[in-house]
Amino acid sequence: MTTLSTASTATAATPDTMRARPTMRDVAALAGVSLKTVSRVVNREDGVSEDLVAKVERAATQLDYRPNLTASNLRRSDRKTGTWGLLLEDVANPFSSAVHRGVEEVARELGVAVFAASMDEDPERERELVATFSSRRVDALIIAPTATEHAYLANEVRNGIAVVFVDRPASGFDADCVVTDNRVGSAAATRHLIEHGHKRIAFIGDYASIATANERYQGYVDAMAEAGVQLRPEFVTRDVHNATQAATVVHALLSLDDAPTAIFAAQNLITMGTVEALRNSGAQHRIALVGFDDFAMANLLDPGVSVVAQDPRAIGRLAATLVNERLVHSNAPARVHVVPSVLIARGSGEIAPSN
Amino acid sequence: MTTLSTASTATAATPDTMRARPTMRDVAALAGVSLKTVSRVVNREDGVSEDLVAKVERAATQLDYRPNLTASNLRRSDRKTGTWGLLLEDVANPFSSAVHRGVEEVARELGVAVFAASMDEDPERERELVATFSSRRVDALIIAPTATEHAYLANEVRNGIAVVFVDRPASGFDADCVVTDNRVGSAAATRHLIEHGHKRIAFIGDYASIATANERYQGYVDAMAEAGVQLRPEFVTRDVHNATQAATVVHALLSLDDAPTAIFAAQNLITMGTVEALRNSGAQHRIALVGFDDFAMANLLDPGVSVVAQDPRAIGRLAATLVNERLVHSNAPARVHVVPSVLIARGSGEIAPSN
DNA sequence: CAGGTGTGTGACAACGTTGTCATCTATTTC
DNA sequence: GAAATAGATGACAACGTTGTCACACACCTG
Repeated sequence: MTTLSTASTATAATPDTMRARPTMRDVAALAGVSLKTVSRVVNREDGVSEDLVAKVERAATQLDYRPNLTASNLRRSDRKTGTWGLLLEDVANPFSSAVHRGVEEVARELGVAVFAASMDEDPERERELVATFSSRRVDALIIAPTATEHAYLANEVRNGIAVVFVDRPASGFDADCVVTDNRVGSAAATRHLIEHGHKRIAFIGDYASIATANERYQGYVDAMAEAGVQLRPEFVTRDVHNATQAATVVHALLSLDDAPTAIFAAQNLITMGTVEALRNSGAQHRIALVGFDDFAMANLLDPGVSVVAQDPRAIGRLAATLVNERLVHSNAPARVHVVPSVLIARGSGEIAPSN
Repeated sequence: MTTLSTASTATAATPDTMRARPTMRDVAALAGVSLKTVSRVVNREDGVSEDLVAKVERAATQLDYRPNLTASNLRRSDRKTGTWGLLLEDVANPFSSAVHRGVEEVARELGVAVFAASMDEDPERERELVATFSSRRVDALIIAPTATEHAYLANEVRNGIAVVFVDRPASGFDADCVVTDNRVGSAAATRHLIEHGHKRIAFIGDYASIATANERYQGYVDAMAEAGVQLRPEFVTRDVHNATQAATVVHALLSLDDAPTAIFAAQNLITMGTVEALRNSGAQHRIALVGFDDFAMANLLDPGVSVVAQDPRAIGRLAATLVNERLVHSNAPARVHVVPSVLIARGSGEIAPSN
């Protein structure tokens, strides 16, 4: 179903155009020096005379020689492969791929190659990937953990692999961890609405069983208390997990006698459902809205949607930096590192209360 | 600026809790068998008695033994590492990461691990990455090529690496290639507008120097000719590269005496600019619009934006499948493979002409 | 001029694994 | 009952590289 094909011109590499890959031995033979001298030139060790360096380099380029890093690593004493494994929920998900990008930026500077893979929330898949990567002798693993037990990683750490978690801390296993400041970010979002004159502010959040969702609720509570605004239970809805549910909640809120003038949507799908419901009610320019988590096109909607944005790229960069430090001196105690979120005002969060 | 840290409880792996990684020799010693027997058990070769298999497996798990794939590969005769390199424009870009996902799905089934990296349109970076991956002895490279010469890859192919291109064909080098059917997709988009009664259909496209942009223009021309609708030069704008430019073009089109009743926006940034301009003119429910390339939230806009969507995940899957075939029998001639696009109707493309 | 110092180069073993071949034991065959 | 066959196990070399050490030679120093 996916392939309609047009034949093209020339031919690809056939077996006969392929030769055995050149080794250091071949380069040495061509240059008329010993194996070890080639090794020295390739590794840029000094103490090799200029003309031999030149001869070796000429021979190497003539043969398209590429050092075999796997063989090199086998013999090397530091036993570092310059390879990391990155385990994400899904490489195609915007949050994950931004983390990936951040990790890559640091890895690139360090000359490290990164294996990336998706776990799709499947703990068994996670363990398989850890095993594969361990067999391939990655120096480090950066994991966005599934909601499961991670004690099994102790074996890998004993084997010398550095581990850092991103997005959520892992249970049953102590390691560095990089997370967004959910509580502070949510408080900032709520405070933003309060500063624009709102007192009747609704909260719509994800499952209370999710640690990060809980923290976001706490942030809302913090800001309301700080401003001396009393919480109204009828304005708080939790355990909302998708856009449709969120839309239903919003319609219910709007039909209250004393309806809220602002909404804090504590997760991006909830924000989208809220946007939809507000538009359907024609209330999008009357009810203020701040969402947690940025999403594409939020600025093209009408009004633009104000959000508290996480910085997944910074999370990736920090995780990569930590993992590298861990590899250099592995004895520091594990820490939780918090990456700040940013409030982006685009219009919806700056609407004044309507009564 | 990114780190506020809270100390956490226990300590991570200290050097003293680390031991040397167990090898087959260690497992053999513990199980009281020879090295080779362990190798046989690990590789699931048959001809080992049941009790020895059991003993070896017990010893292996007791030591947390992980086979060293790099050493194994060094010795193995087939000389395949089960590793691919994926070179994308940017791992965090939605198109790229969807390709990545597709590649991964196939790789997973084959037990292949994938190195992914971003080139950021930098040809030098591309060459560096190819060199690194070649040194790490990847079996194959899947490349979304930058606009540059790729003859240098011949060396790698001679060294036995399989190469497949995605998204665009590469110049100066002949290899399998997987692309979207830009011309057919654009014709379908244009035909869709014609079928809804439009004759005055504007085309807004990217730089004519981009091969894919050209194909999209050809598709528009095809469909117009097929319907016997004459092209009107004042309705065709090319070399538009961002949303702002597109918006300007749309405003100009709308102010024509005999303005178009429909627009085909041949690239996603152009589509977004068009959406913005139509809304600013209050014309979003009067002028029909079909875009090329899907984008997030297109369904949440008002009206929903009809698009011709590429299928980057299918592109990735097909590329991975081809690369695997290439590894199995490398002598087939190179081909260009075309992945069909899909028209998604969401409202904007189904508006009838207004006069 | 003997002895020391330094500098460039190479021989060889080893990294952890698998391919090859030899050995040993048990079983079958005439 | 001797010989052939099959099956299980292990000894050893080799994959491509680097660490260690030894050697050869030029240059000092007293």
